[in-house]
Amino acid sequence: MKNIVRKMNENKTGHLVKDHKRLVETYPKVPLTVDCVVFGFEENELKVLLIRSDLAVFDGLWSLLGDNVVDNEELDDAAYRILRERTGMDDVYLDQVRSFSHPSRHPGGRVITVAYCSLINIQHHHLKRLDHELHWHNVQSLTSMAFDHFEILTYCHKWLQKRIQEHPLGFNLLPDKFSLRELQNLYEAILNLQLDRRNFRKKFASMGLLIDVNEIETDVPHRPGKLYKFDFDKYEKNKRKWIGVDF
Amino acid sequence: MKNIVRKMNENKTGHLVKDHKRLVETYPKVPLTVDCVVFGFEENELKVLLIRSDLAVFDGLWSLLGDNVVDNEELDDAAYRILRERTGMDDVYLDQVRSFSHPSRHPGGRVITVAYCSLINIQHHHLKRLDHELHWHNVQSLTSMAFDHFEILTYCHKWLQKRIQEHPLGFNLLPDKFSLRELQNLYEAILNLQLDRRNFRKKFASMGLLIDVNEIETDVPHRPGKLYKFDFDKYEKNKRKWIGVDF
DNA sequence: TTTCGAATGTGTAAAAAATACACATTTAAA
DNA sequence: TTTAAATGTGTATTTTTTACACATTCGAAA
Repeated sequence: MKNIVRKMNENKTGHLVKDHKRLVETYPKVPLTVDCVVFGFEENELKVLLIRSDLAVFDGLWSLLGDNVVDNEELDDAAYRILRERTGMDDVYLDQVRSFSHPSRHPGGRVITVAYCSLINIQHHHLKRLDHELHWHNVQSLTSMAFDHFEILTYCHKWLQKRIQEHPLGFNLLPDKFSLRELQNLYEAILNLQLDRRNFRKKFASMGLLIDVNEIETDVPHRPGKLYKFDFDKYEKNKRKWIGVDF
Repeated sequence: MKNIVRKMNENKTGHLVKDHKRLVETYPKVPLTVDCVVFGFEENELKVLLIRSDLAVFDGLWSLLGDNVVDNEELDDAAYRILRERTGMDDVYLDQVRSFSHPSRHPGGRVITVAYCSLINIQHHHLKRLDHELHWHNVQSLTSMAFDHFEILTYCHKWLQKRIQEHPLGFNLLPDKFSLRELQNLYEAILNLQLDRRNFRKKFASMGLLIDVNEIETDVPHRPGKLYKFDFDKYEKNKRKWIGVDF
């Protein structure tokens, strides 16, 4: 089998392979999964949606939402399928982050996984079953997880920290209408640092992507802030202006 | 098979799976490959190392350096193995970029691939066989390739354009000793734009990562420039200062 | 040996972006 | 009516980025 593979690439003979279907049948195959790091934002904390592991070796530990990639399924589709199954929705922000392939990352044998990062608005999402088995966890307070999922989570968190400074992704985590304070709390939670309020507001105001909805917060025990919504349309149209290369 | 997978994740019964080896054996498997986008720099042009496709359907087209991922092999190791086989070296810059999984990306059936980006110093690398079948191509002048490799190359090129503005990766593409003009030519070739000479030099001088080797260019038909080498040690030690998070 | 062509090496001014920082205003609650 | 707490706002400073020109050095050609 390996010889055929080598022949394909080295092409020592100069012959062209005509039966490429046959060739692919000889390829070694590996189990492949997709794991979704689903971030949410609630009570001024960055949360991640986890499911309790049902492997005995990981008794009590939590794991990311994952599943096998099935025949002829694109990785993105597998990730959307997982989200749909777990949260009931798939019209959410989703991006591939990277693959993890350490041979012993799964105790049952070699399983390669592709990590995805998803951002969802917790308020919007009526999770199918949010219970003892499926739960939102504070990202900061997690210390260990099943498989290599803590490593994956840490990686995706750093990835997100970098990403939200280049793209206005944060809005995916907020309700439709939000105050600037909520927006700042979100950024502070993700980046795990304090930001200057005036400079933060100035920055977002200058982007011109906030629509003043002429409403104010209710049920706050102090002066209520104005509410805005994010101009997704304008953002889509002018992406390149703000982000440079769409990447 | 799918039911078992589902059971694992949904854990309806509350039972913990003890035989995780057995469980993984039930996972669907897919053919998985690694493709390396090997960049080089020569004659002031960004080059990519390609091999002639030996599939009849791609007669005449070129493809990236790729191979199957074999049993228990990490993706990084597979990529290094490919580099070693093709270039005779594996102590080079290498980074995973992303996976490509369109079901029809390979005419022989569904094959998922993980793309890697590698940067090598063409002068250093005495390629095993650089001939009609294995060749350096000017990136700008390529328009089509076998499989989805043109898409992968384009993606990796953009990835590199972004990456070299955040990390001093360019040095991996240059000889040990280089002039500032060569360095600038490299950046201009990768970014495909013109840079201001004084600002460019100022920027790199201020990084403090260039060691003046007290030599000058030879064989240039004009005033020769000073030669420098890159301080890899200092860079490794102070990564965080320059890059922030090591990501 | 002189001259010419071509690229090197260098600094400053202007503009833009990021940062630091304080006070009057509004609302709910006491 | 007073108090507590958070909102809303502008300017000065620093840092970073950008634009821009001329004297110098060397090789090549006359």
